[in-house]
Amino acid sequence: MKEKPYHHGDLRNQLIEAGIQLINKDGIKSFSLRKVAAECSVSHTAPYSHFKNIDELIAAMGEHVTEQFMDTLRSSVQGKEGSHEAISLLGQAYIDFFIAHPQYFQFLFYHSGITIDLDNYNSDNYPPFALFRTTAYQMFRSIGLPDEEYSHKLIALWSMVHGIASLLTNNGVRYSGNWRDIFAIKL
Amino acid sequence: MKEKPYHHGDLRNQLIEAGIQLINKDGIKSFSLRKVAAECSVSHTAPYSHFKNIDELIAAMGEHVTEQFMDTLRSSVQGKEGSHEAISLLGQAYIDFFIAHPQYFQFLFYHSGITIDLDNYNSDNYPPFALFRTTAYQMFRSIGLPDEEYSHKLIALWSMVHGIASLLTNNGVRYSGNWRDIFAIKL
DNA sequence: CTTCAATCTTAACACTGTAAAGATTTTATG
DNA sequence: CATAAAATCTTTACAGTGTTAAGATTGAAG
Repeated sequence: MKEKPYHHGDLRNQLIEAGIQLINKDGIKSFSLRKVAAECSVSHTAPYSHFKNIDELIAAMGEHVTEQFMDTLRSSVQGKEGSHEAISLLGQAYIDFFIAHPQYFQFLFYHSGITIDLDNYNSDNYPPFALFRTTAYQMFRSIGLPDEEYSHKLIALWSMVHGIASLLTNNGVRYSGNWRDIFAIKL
Repeated sequence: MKEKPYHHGDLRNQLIEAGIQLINKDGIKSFSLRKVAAECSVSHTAPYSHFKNIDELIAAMGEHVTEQFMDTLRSSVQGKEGSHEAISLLGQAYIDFFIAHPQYFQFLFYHSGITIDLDNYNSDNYPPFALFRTTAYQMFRSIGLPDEEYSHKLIALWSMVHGIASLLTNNGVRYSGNWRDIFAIKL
């Protein structure tokens, strides 16, 4: 019902696509509902038939980008699950994704909608972290790390990878070396 | 000349102060030049006598907050320079600062004005990183770390601390443990 | 065919940043 | 001191923003 409207084709999906394209071009700062509507050749209030407000559109765009992100992450460790280098490959893929799409970091984390509870293993709604965690745990087990060190090591690795992505895109950090060497020293 | 105007007292400084207060209250998203002007009981175009545009005001606010940030960081290692725990204290202070001011992370790194070149030791314009680097190097030297490992270890530590601050404030990560335990496992 | 709900447009409102022109006051100049 | 110049602030105006309300158009259901 929401998927196949009548008049314009399927405006909802087209708005999401055009919105993401606009993010990639100019970033979140100059994002505008009216620009997206114009890009779809539609009046500037038409989006309100599909989204309650601009935040809902951005949220839908975010889900779409996150899925794309997850596909990249999954394929980076495909066939190597449980191997020693899996977590290293995953970390590099995490960083590479944001290097390839410089606007996505600011965009994805612009809203604090994401919540990750590190104290509770079953309560995160951020899929990339869930994948990162399971991959890390497999590696910890394979190297015989004591269980009580799992949580500390996981957070250290995760914040380092996420921090590098933040520094490279949100901030203007430049580094010509290989990032994998950086977080590999901790494995 | 810019410091002591005639009419309103010193509007420039008052705009910066009111702006920072507004950031602390509502965050960067709902920040507005006109609100700041109104808070200073002045017409909404008066700021243009002191700042070329809204970005220049925000930049001035950012410098002010960064100075405040630096004071906190410096006092956290005062008298303990060169000690083994200095870098740990500094990292914790770095994180605590953004916990105490949840809006500052998004605010400080909203503009990509900051540039840090990890390949060139003398070309960063982000004072907190300079302090972090010298403190880390002192520690590396004191534990007899080989020189060629300095750069890797520095980046690993720095991105981890910065990443934790990002996760805690920009994103909705919750963790009841002690963060110092996390990045202490790497020293 | 008629009814109804979903979708889209037009019009309007409050808010935003910014530019232009003019008024006011401090500072500099003769 | 008087006058000119510069700095500061106000008023007015304009284009752009998100959002709401009312009405038009169209697809599907009865």
